[in-house]
Amino acid sequence: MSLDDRKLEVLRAIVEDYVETQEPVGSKALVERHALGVSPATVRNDMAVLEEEGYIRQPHTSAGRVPTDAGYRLFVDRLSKVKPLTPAERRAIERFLIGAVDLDDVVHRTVRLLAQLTRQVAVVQYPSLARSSVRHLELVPISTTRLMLVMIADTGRVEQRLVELPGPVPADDVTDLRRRVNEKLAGQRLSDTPPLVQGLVDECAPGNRATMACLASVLLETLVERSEERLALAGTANLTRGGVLDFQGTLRPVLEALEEEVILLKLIGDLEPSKTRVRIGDENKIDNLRSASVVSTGYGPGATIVGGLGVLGPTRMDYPGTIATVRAVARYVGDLLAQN
Amino acid sequence: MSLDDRKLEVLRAIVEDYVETQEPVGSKALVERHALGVSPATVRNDMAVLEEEGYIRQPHTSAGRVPTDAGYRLFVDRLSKVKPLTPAERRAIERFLIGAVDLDDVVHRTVRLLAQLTRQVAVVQYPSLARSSVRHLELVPISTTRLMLVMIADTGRVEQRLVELPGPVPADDVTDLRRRVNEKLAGQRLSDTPPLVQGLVDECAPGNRATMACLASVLLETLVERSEERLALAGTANLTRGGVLDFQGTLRPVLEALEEEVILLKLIGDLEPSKTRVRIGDENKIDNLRSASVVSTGYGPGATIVGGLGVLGPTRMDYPGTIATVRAVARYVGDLLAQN
DNA sequence: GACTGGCACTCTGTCCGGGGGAGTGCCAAG
DNA sequence: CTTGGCACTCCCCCGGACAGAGTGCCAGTC
Repeated sequence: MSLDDRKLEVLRAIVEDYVETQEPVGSKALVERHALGVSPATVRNDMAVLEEEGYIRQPHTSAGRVPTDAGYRLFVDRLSKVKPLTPAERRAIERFLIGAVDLDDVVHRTVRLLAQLTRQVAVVQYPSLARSSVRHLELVPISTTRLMLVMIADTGRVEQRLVELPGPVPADDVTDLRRRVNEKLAGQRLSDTPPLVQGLVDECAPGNRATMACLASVLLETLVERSEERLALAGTANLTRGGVLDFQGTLRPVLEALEEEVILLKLIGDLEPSKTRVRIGDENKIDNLRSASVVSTGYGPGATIVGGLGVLGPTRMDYPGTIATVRAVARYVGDLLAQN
Repeated sequence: MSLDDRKLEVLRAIVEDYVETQEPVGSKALVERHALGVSPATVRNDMAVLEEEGYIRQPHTSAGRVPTDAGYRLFVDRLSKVKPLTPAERRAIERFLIGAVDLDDVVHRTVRLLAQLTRQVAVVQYPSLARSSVRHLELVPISTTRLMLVMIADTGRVEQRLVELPGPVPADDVTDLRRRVNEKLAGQRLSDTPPLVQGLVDECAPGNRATMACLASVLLETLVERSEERLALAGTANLTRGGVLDFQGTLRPVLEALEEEVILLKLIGDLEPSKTRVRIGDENKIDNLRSASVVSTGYGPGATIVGGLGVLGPTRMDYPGTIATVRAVARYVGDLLAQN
């Protein structure tokens, strides 16, 4: 059975009212607030159908209706228009992001901004190493048998590792190593480096072969294998808005999920270009987050995508507004990265 | 009026029982559990005195007693012995910290470990720049008019800043700048650098004077003025243990406070050597944290201190155990840093 | 003088039953 | 297909009663 326009309109009205009031909405209140042009009785019939189809449900007999996950999904896909941001919000974004001094600063400002604008929990992934290129590799002697390896990526990320050398290496050799490593790797995408690193060892003068091998193994580990993703999180206090009503009584499972980087990455890390993804309730496939929704998108300079960002809130959230804000922030951050 | 030994013993028993059961403790239950050698009636008299003195209070008439902040304070100062860690805990600490690949990794592992062992919220401050020395400064050309400045500190911290140059600078000049900057600053404590940086500009060849001035201003900003402290946080989900009972009903204010880096720094950043500090309830001087206690201490290689760490939980916490754990973790982290 | 047993009192938490209210489902009529 | 009417269901709130826990006080004992 398909739903005619009025039933969809009723569903939209239910979602909008419920998001606003946080209370099950009944037929009478609905016609009063929305000028649907029909009587409560008619709306009741429509509601019965919507419930039959699984878009809304009653917490108990003789209560109003509440949208189900499927109801929100339909609302997001077909019934909502993206709200344009207010000029004030645009200004807020610009002001907030101007003046960031380095990548850490950009990420932290972004995540706080996002949390503040959406009044939800915000997550920002640092630019992924897997999607970055090597800008420069630096070797800093710490002692005669120890080097610090610093990799600077074009996305602004900087990774450091301590390298234990098999034996003392004179300063000149370090200079040589530095030159060779940079000649070979600078400008390369990190994902392309492993064979090049191997080449470095093969081409190396026998005297420094052992040192280079050592360096190479750390390089590989840093660049590829252990290319750990980093995250910033903000706005957890926003989970307490709406009292104990959202998240069925306890924040526990939600807070626990937010502590797991792996989970967060799964939530915001799909990174389809210029797509904003909305996951509602069970769609997250994570038990702890059954009553949470996630709005996420990728960001990056220009059209490329280097990382993800998003927000998490109760399924009962203002989707149009949140989607608009997440998109706008992602675009601004992308522009900011493009400048560097 | 001074308190005799038995009254102190009663106070200790009240604190211990309340921490364990989370319920106001009455005179009858107390004598049953603690073999005080006197009758409930006697204990009641002692309790009346303790209440008079402000160490315990009644939530309402005809309820049991609950320790006040002052009661916990007395308990911590005079009535509790530090609990030695179990061998299992020691092993857990070692296993957890072994294999950290860089400073970020050390800090993150530490904060998670601390949260897990104490079952509270854990905070770890990155080694403070103000207490670090410059190990190496690196200048990486990004374009002809842009440099990336990377500072590596002896504590393992790495800071990066983009420097916009007044005009194009050839590669040889960059090499020269790099050498001069390192000769002057490497090995210096960050707090001692400002006059040296000024000297750098004065001594510079006129041709590169403008470039150096530019670099100098970024250096100063990075090294001193904006020497931002960084933090890691974990275990917020632990706030929900004990249900809604701790934190008088809402986590809101606590979560809000935890979002403010400034507040967190104030909480864990006192850094007296080898002292573990306990702040109970109002002693935090932060309204949002009236019902929270903080146990914190400094850490660093050897006897020096480079940063703070600690945990935050309900005033009703296991002080002896928490203090022991915080101390032990700080010591292990210090040892780990000393190795690098 | 300190401790103890006994007793009356107070207050909380909980359970129970009833009334008001909101909202529904159904039906018959337009 | 829509509408007004009506009976029904279920939640929420309120007040009262009750059991339980714990106290404060007092008089008696060592």
